Amino acid sequence: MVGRQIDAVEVLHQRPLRRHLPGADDFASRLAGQRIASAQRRGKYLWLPLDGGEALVAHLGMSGQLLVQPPGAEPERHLRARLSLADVELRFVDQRMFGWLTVDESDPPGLVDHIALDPLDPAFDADLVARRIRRSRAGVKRLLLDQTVASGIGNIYADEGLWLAGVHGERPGYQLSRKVVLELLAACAEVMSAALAQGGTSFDALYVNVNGESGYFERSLNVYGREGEACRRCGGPITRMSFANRSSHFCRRCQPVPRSVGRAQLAPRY
DNA sequence: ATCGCGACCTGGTTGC
DNA sequence: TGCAACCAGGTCGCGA
Repeated sequence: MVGRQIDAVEVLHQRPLRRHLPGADDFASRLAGQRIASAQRRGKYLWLPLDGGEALVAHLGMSGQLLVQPPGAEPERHLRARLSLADVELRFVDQRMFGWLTVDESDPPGLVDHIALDPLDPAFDADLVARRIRRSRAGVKRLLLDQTVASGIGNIYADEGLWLAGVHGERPGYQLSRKVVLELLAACAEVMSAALAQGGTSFDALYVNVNGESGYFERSLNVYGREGEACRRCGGPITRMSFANRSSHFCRRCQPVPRSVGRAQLAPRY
């Protein structure tokens, strides 16, 4: 996309533009005629800085896709918006519409101010993140999913990182040693690198890259989606449980459930 | 200030 | 076969 000019913008559904408060027409008119200067990402936020100084910002939510298609290609079932560039179309496709698009005033967009660096970023400060985790009484999985703590980690990679490090996701942050937290962050980075090398995790056609291609990391998952199957480290059964409105998968033997969970906790001392 | 829950959506799968 | 319930990879805002 970089270097190409946006000739026309078509918005096919209003909902993905809910974060663009001035509305779809404003969205389209701001983009038309602008050239895409680069492509950026922080955590799960994506943006394309424009030569006018603004930026097209996107978040894919759960089911969103950005696809690069030839202009004449058949419209996807859940096509929500399309940008026409010289010889291609950039399409936003989203079944569940938890994803969104907007044009932000600046680059980096103010919308990503609260998003922390991700574990693969060269500037990622593991010591800083470890301190933040160890100051919290929240369960460590919740903290891994908190994009203001570290970004890019979602439900799958949190479960995989926790398994790799042998840590249960309900262990409160303040109960973990600095060493264990650093091992956990390194484990998450390792999982993310391995997933990236295989094109990500694709359970179905919803999870594809800009060329519509699926990744193969599902084959390498150790706990996620493996309820009742054998732990690849100890042979014990993988447990699935509901946690904060979503599933957590872990090995009870390799990742012991903290005894104190569910009981009254003493406030942490610093 | 921090924490945990429900809301926001559509559609595919499962089980009665 | 039909229908309801459940499930899904993410935030975000609210009340406690």
